[in-house]
Amino acid sequence: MPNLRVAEKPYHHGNLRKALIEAGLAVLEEVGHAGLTLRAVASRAGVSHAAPAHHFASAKGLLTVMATSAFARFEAALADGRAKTDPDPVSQIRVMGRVYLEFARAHPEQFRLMFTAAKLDWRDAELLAIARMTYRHLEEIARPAADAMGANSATARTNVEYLIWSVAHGFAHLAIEHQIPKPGAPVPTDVPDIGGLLFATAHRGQAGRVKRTKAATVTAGKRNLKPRKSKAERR
Amino acid sequence: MPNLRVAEKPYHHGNLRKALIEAGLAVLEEVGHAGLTLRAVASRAGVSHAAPAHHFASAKGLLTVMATSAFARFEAALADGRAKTDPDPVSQIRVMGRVYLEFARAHPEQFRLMFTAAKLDWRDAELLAIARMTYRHLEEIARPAADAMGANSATARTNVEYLIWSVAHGFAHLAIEHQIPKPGAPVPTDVPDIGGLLFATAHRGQAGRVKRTKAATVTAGKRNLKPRKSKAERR
DNA sequence: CCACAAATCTTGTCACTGTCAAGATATACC
DNA sequence: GGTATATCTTGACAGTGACAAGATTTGTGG
Repeated sequence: MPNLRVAEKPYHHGNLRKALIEAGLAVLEEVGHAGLTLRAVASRAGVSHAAPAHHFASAKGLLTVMATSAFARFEAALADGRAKTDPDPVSQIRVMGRVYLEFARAHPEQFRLMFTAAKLDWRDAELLAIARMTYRHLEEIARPAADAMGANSATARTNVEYLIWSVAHGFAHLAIEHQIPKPGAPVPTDVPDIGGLLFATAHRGQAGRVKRTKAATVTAGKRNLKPRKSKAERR
Repeated sequence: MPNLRVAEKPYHHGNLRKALIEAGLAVLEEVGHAGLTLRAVASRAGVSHAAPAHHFASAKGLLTVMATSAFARFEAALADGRAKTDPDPVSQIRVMGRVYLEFARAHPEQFRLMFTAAKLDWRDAELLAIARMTYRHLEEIARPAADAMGANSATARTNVEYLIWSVAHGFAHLAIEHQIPKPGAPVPTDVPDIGGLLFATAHRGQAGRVKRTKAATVTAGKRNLKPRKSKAERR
């Protein structure tokens, strides 16, 4: 007799994969990284402890999809914030800092997951795609500053991107790891205004002396993949 | 018969606490965070799996001391680098960036441990002391830049400290988590030159418009402590 | 319409983890 | 020199991710 009523725990969940991702994010938000176990996620989704193995090759597989989901929300917040902000270059840099800090403070566990390479499979196409999409915002935001400073080459522009990114990321990371504020200081509400600083320098007609880098090649990663047996074949 | 020969595994280790710290750092360097278990550390130190409990209340206790040790080496590297560098403000800011990035790349696991609040007991006096000592370098390094920009108040000076710290920390963190370099770009050798940028702006006679913050109060922590029973009483 | 293959989920098990309890051994102090 | 105390070991426990094998449902070809 096939199950027609959904409320009576059918043997097959329906869309367990999606449910596990949502359960994982919920567990992460509620009990934090330490309590995020495959068994807790399975339990929350109402399935047995081994069920996740049929949808994710390993814990890393689930974490990778969760991080992809987190990146998607971050990118959406960034796009939304930019759209609602004056297109002025300095304002755009500021809003990126604000969105970065707000996201990190609102979802510190997701933020840590997004930037913990060892827990994720960075060969994953979807994760790479959303990360690339997010970086494109940075490229757009940094471009006017780079131009104003006379940063013509791709390398010089990349350096401006790294600078703006480092300020926002470093400040947000130090904030959620309780390094900022320093003892006795008030809790800051905004990321340092690197945009104002860049354009203050640029208006002086100063050439692009933001940074100096030196060659070397890019590296690649290597991680596990594929679920169990000949069964489901995603991550 | 008391043991006089050291080589024959005496029942009492002699200085197990120190040995466990060194073993812990060695395991961390060799097999990484995932392989850093109390049992692996105990095994490496040549003692049973429960021996560490007599010197550290929990795994967090050992990690806290390991992080303290890591901070001490970082502070030493920073002090050494500064001493060997031109006292010029811009040079001092640059050397801090270089030391920061070099330490993070040479000891990424220790770097992550130092900045993972949830794994450490930040009420620990020794950890707080060495962190404070390290921060003092930042205060000294940032002071000339703050002065040059007309940052008179304590808050304004702190903002300059945060800016310089954020650039170094953010860049180093993004680098060890494989976010920098972006795909296809060369591996950078230096942190963005925020010092040059700060003084380029300052020379223009620009007032301190580095950042804007807004009040709020500081928060505190709460963690476990004390080893087992009435035995050893450290961490 | 129905057998059979594939997909989905469960139960059971394994080695490993941190922590605790209790006992064994060496040291120190009176 | 004997006894309290510090130090370390053995043993056990619940909880973990992963694997194996079986149960249930779905889907598809004949």
